Parts: sequence; C-alpha cells; structure tokens
Amino acid sequence: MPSVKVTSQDVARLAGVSQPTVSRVFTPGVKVSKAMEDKVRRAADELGYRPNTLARSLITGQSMTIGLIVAYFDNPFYVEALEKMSRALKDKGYNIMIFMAANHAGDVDQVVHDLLDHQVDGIILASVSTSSALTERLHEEGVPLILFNRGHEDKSLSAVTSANTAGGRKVAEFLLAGGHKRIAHISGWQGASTGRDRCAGFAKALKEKGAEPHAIVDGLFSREAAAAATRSFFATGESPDAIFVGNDHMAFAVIEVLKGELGLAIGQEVSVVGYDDVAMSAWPSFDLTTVRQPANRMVDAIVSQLVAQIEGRATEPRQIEIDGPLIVRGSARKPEGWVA
Amino acid sequence: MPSVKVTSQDVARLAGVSQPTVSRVFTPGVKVSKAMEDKVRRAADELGYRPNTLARSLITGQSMTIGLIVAYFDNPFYVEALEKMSRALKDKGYNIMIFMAANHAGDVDQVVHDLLDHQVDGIILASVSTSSALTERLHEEGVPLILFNRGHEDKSLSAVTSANTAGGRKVAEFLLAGGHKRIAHISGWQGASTGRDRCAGFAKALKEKGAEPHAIVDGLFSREAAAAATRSFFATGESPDAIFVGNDHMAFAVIEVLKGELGLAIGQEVSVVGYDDVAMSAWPSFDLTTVRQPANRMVDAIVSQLVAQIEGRATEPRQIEIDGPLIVRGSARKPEGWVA
DNA sequence: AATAGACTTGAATACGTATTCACCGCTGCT
DNA sequence: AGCAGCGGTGAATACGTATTCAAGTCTATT
Repeated sequence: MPSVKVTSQDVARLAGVSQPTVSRVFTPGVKVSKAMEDKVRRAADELGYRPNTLARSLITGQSMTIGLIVAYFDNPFYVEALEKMSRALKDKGYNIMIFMAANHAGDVDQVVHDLLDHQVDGIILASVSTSSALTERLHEEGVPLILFNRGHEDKSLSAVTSANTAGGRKVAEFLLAGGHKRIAHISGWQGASTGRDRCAGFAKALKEKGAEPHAIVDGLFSREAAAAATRSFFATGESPDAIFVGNDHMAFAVIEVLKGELGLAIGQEVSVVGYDDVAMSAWPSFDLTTVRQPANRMVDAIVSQLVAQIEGRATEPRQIEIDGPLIVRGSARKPEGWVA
Repeated sequence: MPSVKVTSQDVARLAGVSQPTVSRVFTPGVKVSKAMEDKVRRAADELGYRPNTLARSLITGQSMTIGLIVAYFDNPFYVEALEKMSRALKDKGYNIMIFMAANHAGDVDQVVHDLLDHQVDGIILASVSTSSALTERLHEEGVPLILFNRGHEDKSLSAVTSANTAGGRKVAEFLLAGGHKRIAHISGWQGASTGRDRCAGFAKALKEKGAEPHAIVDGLFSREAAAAATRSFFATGESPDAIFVGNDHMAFAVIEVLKGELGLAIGQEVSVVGYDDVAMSAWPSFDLTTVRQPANRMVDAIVSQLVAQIEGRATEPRQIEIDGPLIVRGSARKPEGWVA
C-alpha cells in the first residue's frame, strides 16, 4: 500500500510558490496571474495532484453532496428518477449519497441524521415521508429537504409531485366517456399523499358526473395486494368493467390476473388504466393506458428548487405540481370517436 | 438560516471537560471512565451534538464511503444489486456514493477520479469496465476496486461474477436434451466478459455434443437490438426452434416479438431461455426459463471481499465466481421426464 | 517624479476532529 | 511508607484545504 498522498503543500514546494497560491489555482473564480497558474499546473500534473474534497468541504461548509433517501425500487419509476437525478445533479456539480430506508418515520429519521453527519448540502426524500420533529431540526441546521413524489400537510416543506388529483380526474373522465358503468379502483397506499390524491381526484370526478365507484381497495403499492384485490372483484357479485390502478407497477399484476387467471380480454371485456407511464407500460405485453408522470420535468423541478434553496436564492418552500397527459394505449376501451 | 453548528468544543465546555475527552466518548473502542462518559453524553444530548464525519474522515483517512459506478439501470438485475449492496454496506458502516457513467473508458476514468477526490475507501464498478492506467493509479493510492458482474483480463483486479461459462453450458445442455435442433443465440454485448463467457460456454457445450449454433447475433444488452435480431432470424431461411438470450432484459423483448409479432407459442413452437432470473422472469406474462444469478450471494461476496481489502486483511485480488442453477419455467420445452 | 491605486502573493489562521505524549492520581506491592 | 505501574485526562498537534490580511510590485495619473 504505497499510499502516495499528494497535497497542495507538495505542489507548492515543487512549483516554488506558497500553498495558498496552489489553492487559488484550483478554486474557480479566483484571480491568479498566468505565470503562476502555469507553474502550478505543471507541478500539479507532474505529481498527479488533485484537491482533497473532504478538506475543502470542511472549510467551505459545502460538501457538494446531496442525500437521497428512497424506500424501494420495486417501482421502476423511482429507478428512472434516480438515474435522471444523478445526471442532473452532477451537471450542477453535486454528487449523490444514497440510502435505503424502510418506510416508517423512525428509520427515515435515523437515516437523515446519518446524512447530516456527512454534512450533505440538501436532502431528497423519494417515496418516503418524515416526522415534523426532524424537519424542524433540518430547518435549524439550514439544510433543505424536498419530497419527491410525496406531498405533506406541513406546507413549510417543499415537494415535487405530479398533479395527482387532476390525474385521477382525467382517468375517471376517460373511463366514463368510454361508456364504462362499473369502475373499480385499486388505489395507491392511502398512507401516502400520492395514493390519496389520485384516489380523491378520481372519486370526485365520478361523483360530479353522477357516478360512483364500483369498489375501492387499497393496493398498498404492492403487486401482491393488487392481484388479491383483482381476484376479490371477480369472486362474488357483479364484476367491474374497468379498473383504475394506482400505479403502473400494480397495474401489471392486475393485467396478469385478468388475462392469465380469469381469461379476460384486456381493453375489450375489461379496461385497465395505470399511473406513471414507466417504460414497461409501452411494452406490447402490457400496452397500458396510463397517466404520464413526466420524470424529466419532475427531476428538473426538484433539482433546480433544491439548488436554489441551497444557494439561498429560494428561501420560501414551494409545492410544485407537474401536470402530465393521459397516454392512451390499448388496455382500456376508447370513447367513441377518440382522437389521439 | 440559523445554522447552529454544535462542535465537540461546545460539548466539552458545557460538560466541563476537554475536547479530546468528548472525542473519545464518540470514538468506539477507546477507554473513558464511566463518570466522564455520563457527563459528556448528557451535555451532547442537551446540545444535540453529532460528530462531523468530514472532520473525522480527514484525520483518520477513512471516509467510510464506497463509490459505486454503474452505466445503466435498464437491466433490473443491477437495481436489485444496488438495493442489496446499499443495505449490506450500511450494515458494515459504509455509505454509498453513486455515479452514473457512460460505458466507455474515458467517462469511467473521469468518474473514478471524482470518487478519489472524495476519498472513498473503495470502489465498485457494476456493468462497466475500466482502463489499466487507472487501475495502476488506484493501486498506488491503495484504494481497492472491484468489478461486479464483469470480468477483466487483468488478474490483479478483483471481480465478482456468476459462473457465466458454466451457465451458458447449462443452457446448451438443457436445450439439446429438450430435443431442439436449431438453437440460436442472441448474445450479451461482446465487449463485456459477461456476454462473451456466456456465449463461449454455450458454443463450447454445443460443439462437444456435436451440434452447432443455428446463429449467433450480438444483442448488445439492448431490447431493440434483441428484437431486431429475433425478426432477422425469422425473416429468411430456416427459423430456429430455440433462442438462448444473453440476459432476461433482452429475453422479454424477444418473447414479445415472437408472441406478438410472429404469433408463435412460446415454449411450444419456439423455446426461449434467458439469463439473470430477475424478479420479472417469474411474472406470468413471461414465465421465463433462465439461469439464476444469485444477487444475494454475489453482493455478499463483493462486500466482504471489498471490506477485507479495505481493512488490509485481503491483500491478494480474487476473481470470485458464483454458481447459479437453471430455473426451469414455461418458456422452453422441457426434456422428456424432466424433474425439477 | 511622486503617489494613489489596482493586482498579486505569502504568512497566518480556521474548519472540527483524532491521536500522541506528558502528566496526574491511584492501587498494590514490598 | 515508598515506589513501580496503570488507567485516565488534558495540552498540543495534525489532517489538507480556503480565506483573511498585510505587504509587496507595478501601472497610471497628476
């Protein structure tokens, strides 16, 4: 283990300048004469010097690191978002430290403390929520936290979501226009605003048109729960002619039960609509009609809001809702004369 | 921005002890008298003190951070692995800093340098490879790097893979035993050892049995390329009666083309075998026969090898191969009298 | 020609912690 | 009682960098 640590001191010695001069050369936005810069860079290259980020962070108070907390990656929407966030933040000079946390407040709070110990400049919570005791602490420390794809009753918290209520409404209107009479809903987890809002928008729109849901069951964002709910719908009494599922991930399980176990023709005998428009929704096996959550725009929004808060430009918290269109594919019967 | 940074100095002052004593209380494995410990902990709790990891790392030279570089998450196998790695490393006290890198040496090398600047204690390269100039530099710095799911001709590099050659062989033998006569292969990217080894094991086993591949096309680990290859197989001449696909992710696309576009009955008119056994392979829509890559054991192996190298216990690089069974499902015709 | 001023550079210091070393009091032995 | 030895604490220092401040050089202005 040779362990040849090259410091700015070493470079300074070789270049015949002082350590601060070396530091200045590697600090963007600081004036150094051309002659000095050349000497220093030459020496640095020769030694293979690169600034120690830890030492830099210690003194600047900026770690250029963002903590990302996520509960699970079963839902590919979060995978897609992670990938985009990573690239977007890197463009702005930030790196991501990632943590998996179980989705209960205790675990999340523990993880947030871990992140604070690492002096992260900001925190993104994806698919999890947190306690208000913690958000207060964060506010004191001046570390911004933003929720991704989750809302929060505490409006002092910034959050980026899609327009879930409007999305649920779109689905209801589309299915009603398609002439469906018994529309069931396998909702997203009711412990999450995302699940609640989609459900609420859907139910409200039905009511306004004088209809009411055939049935509503909490699918808990789980394939197994969604599959079980689907079976229960067809076990007794009148069966639904359409099912709105709280996200695509569950919708795939629903489709498999309908097609494989019950032998129903999707889009003809029964309609299915999802939410998210993950890449798989476009696969021929599923061909899922769904509400698009524009991951690109959501990520852009959360990154720019987070960076603005870090840099002190945005001091006010914001709740940002990104609207997404209904993507019509073959899994649900289209209304008469429907035009894309 | 109140920014109430509490330091060990503050705690020391309140507790009426020296700063080193505070440090000792928070450093595992250092002796402190019970009386001191109590005083310090009480003061620390009152102030809400938590040690600054950056400052600690600067002096110990241990950042307790692992850099993870990955090219893409299209293949869910890597998502699964990421999740498990995160949890496994956390159990050992390490955190993950994640980077996305394009899969060419230049980009990867750039990212590795970024990681070194952050003083990571170790680096995991998943689904990407690197230049030998870089590995030498890493060796000098004493930072271990391990490849995940990729081999490397340079045997001074540690790597964890599944037994790809043996896996390819298993598939060939299974398909031959099933009476298939025209076995085609859509390989994994031939620029990666994973793709090459599976292909080589497959081809070698065929040859030993006096058979030869119906056709071999590089699927580049891409759905589109795999779909195109499938179409080409059935466009002219004699069509294959079985296709071994280099990973599950591509196999799903192959199945969709065979079923949806060509109207073939999977498992009867044509057999498909994949590689990885990602969760989706068990979904009824695909029901894919495939070689399991045991993510759990692969992750356990890479984590323990990496930590051993970091702690200086394992100085020798190791190439670890984890064997995985063929998981027989419905996508390929089973040999006569096959027993699970 | 003299001086105000703009620019650069180096010396000193700070960031928050872990660790070395000297020192202290105490126990236990002869 | 005296001394070796041990466990525990504080003073000083180190980690590698960014930043403040004073001092220095050089240009431009009167």
